[in-house]
Amino acid sequence: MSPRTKEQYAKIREDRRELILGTALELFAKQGISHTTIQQIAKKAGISKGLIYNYFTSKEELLEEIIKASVKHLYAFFDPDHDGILTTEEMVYFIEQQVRMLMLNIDFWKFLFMLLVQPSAQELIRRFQSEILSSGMWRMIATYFRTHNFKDPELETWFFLAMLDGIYMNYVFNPEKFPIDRMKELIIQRYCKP
Amino acid sequence: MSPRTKEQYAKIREDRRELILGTALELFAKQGISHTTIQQIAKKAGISKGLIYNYFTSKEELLEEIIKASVKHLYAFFDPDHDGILTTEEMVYFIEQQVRMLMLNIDFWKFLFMLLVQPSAQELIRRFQSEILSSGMWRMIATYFRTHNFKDPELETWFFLAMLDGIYMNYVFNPEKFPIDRMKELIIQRYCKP
Amino acid sequence: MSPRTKEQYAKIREDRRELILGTALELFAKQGISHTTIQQIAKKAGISKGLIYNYFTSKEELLEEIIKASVKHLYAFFDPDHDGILTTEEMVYFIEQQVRMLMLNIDFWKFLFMLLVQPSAQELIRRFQSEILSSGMWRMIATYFRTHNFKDPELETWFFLAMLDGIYMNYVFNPEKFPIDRMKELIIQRYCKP
Amino acid sequence: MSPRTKEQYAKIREDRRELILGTALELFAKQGISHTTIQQIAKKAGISKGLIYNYFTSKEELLEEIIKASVKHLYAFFDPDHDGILTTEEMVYFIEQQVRMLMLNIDFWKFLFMLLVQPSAQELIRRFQSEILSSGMWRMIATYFRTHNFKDPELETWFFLAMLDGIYMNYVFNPEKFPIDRMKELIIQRYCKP
DNA sequence: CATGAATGAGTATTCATTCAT
DNA sequence: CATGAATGAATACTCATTCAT
Repeated sequence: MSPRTKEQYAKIREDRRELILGTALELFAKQGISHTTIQQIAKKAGISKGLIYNYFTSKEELLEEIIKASVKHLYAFFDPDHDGILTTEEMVYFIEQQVRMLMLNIDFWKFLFMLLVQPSAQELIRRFQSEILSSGMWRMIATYFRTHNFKDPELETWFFLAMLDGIYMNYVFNPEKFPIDRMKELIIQRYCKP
Repeated sequence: MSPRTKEQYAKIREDRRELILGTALELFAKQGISHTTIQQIAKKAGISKGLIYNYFTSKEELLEEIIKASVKHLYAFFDPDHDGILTTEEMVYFIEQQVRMLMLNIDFWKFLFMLLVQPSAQELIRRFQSEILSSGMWRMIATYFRTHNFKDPELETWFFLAMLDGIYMNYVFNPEKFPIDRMKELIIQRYCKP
Repeated sequence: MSPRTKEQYAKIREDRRELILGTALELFAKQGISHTTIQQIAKKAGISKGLIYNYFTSKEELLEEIIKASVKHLYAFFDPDHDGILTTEEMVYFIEQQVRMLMLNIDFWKFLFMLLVQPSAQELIRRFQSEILSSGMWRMIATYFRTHNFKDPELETWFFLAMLDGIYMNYVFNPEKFPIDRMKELIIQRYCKP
Repeated sequence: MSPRTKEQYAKIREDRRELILGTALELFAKQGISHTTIQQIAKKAGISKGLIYNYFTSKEELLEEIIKASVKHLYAFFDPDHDGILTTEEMVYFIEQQVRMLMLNIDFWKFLFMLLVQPSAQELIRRFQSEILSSGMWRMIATYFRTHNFKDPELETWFFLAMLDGIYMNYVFNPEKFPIDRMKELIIQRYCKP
């Protein structure tokens, strides 16, 4: 008879929020952002249309929140606890970790590529891009190449990251055919055992 | 003011068709496919909405025709007239040519990436992908690697093409910052002057 | 912490009821009736949405109850305790009282004008209008004019009340500029000191 | 077979525009602004929902255009071609004209009162109010009272206009009972034959 | 051939109201 | 008594497509 406690409500809200974000990500990745309707998200999540608006003010905001969550997710992928300087072993681990996460999060990566290509989200992307990727990851890789005597470390970093993008993209949009495991070995071979 | 000949009419039709295709490609690349309306295409092309339906039965068909034209275009990029076997010099030329065409056709490449990511166009893509890329280009590159004694030519081909994708993508969506010219030199260095 | 008595409960209910009615009136006046949501009323009153439905079965009923309370309020404004016949002095007092109440209850009057204009509330209005205005006030004023030898007392009454409406309206929707005090003097001058 | 001429299209557009504006005004006046749906306007006008958006970008804009047209309309009511100075005769004519237009345009006036009361339109109102009413009409009336030796011409103007508002309002919302004709005579008597 | 007015199915969004706790 | 999550009907608005001229 008495109302739920604040904690119970908070739990419900958090759970629902996660559910909606997850369902939306999945459908966005599978069908494209503008081809996914709020209705579909609601149906797939087993809730009503209206409820989504109880958690997000608009489809736009829902998208932004997915991006935010994605960036967080992405951030958690690399440089968890060390100083930003990669040893050779750590580089190996980094690459293996990247590929592992790639394989586990195909939807997520599909979504990220989609976003990159979505002109309407370009601005958002750019914001996060410079904030996250450019700073942490970029610097880390560049330092690795510098300390490992690559000829032009900065250019090598551009190359390395672009190459990774290409491989991710090929895998994500052609997962059955693309030889991701052998590719991983090739990359490790080439960058960690010169 | 004599009535036009059949040939003149055909020419007019063909010109209009090209105009519509080109305008649509441009807008698709700039704004995304589903964010571009028939209205906008018509306005930018300086014609009426109705006329577009005189040339294409639907937006869907318009899209398909752009894809077909794009594939043709893509096809024209490489190996125009030789036997499908690349010498080292030809590989250099190939790479330079690719980059040149990339820089001249940013809209076109943006559109291609968009398409790749657009789930609704996925099957179209797949059809052309296996038809074109797999056959001509793939084989040509693979042969190059085989004849130049790369360790695992097939894997190297996957790598090479994925890497190119990544570089194209990075350039197309970040053309001011991405060092495309130095990147070209790096690739030539690495693949043609081992 | 002994359980509350029935009277205490009744008091609480009555207070809550007043709170809701007052808050709703305020918001209705400020934002318009259909632009005010139950949510907003609840928030401003510091209670939950659901609770409002514990006191009123619908927004519609809430509105009706506000109208009823308003009419009561309106009723209390004039002729508190005398016989319905106005002396000149009482007329002065009546006018002064009216203006005083107007200035103290801008929200209330705004709401009344809103209601008058709201077609959905029209029938409610009409009911109360004939019930209240027509009877008590109308007759009182008409009698005043008759006993003070105005030429056409009935027409004068219509005029007088319409004029008051106009002045109220102008003041309520333009309170900074409208010279309500001087207007009051003018009216008194004109109707009580001929 | 050939398309319509520019003029034909312009005519169609103008006609449709008028039709939509008129229908909307009528329904707004009858049902209230927020209780009138685009659907209803379309149905009553005998056209489709979508067409309305071919002429107005939003319900909001439709409302604004009605207001603009209304203000124009209102403007045309008084002082068409003279110098802004009213003789007694002209004042009589002005009052008669006002009442005549009032009776012919009940919907229009209902709509104006609605607007006055609609908080969301307040800003728009204020803009036009100072622009039109304050300038032309206000000055004209004030001058009349000054030149006819009324004691406090400015206050008298406020009074006169507020009184007119009240009378209009009473007539518009109670047209069967309110004695508008006799009221007109009373006003003329009082202000033109002192 | 060409035009743009017109349609209507589809989508995002709002909000009164219900109900489990 | 009280809470706020949940529902769904209602509504504004978009846009591919049709068609009379």
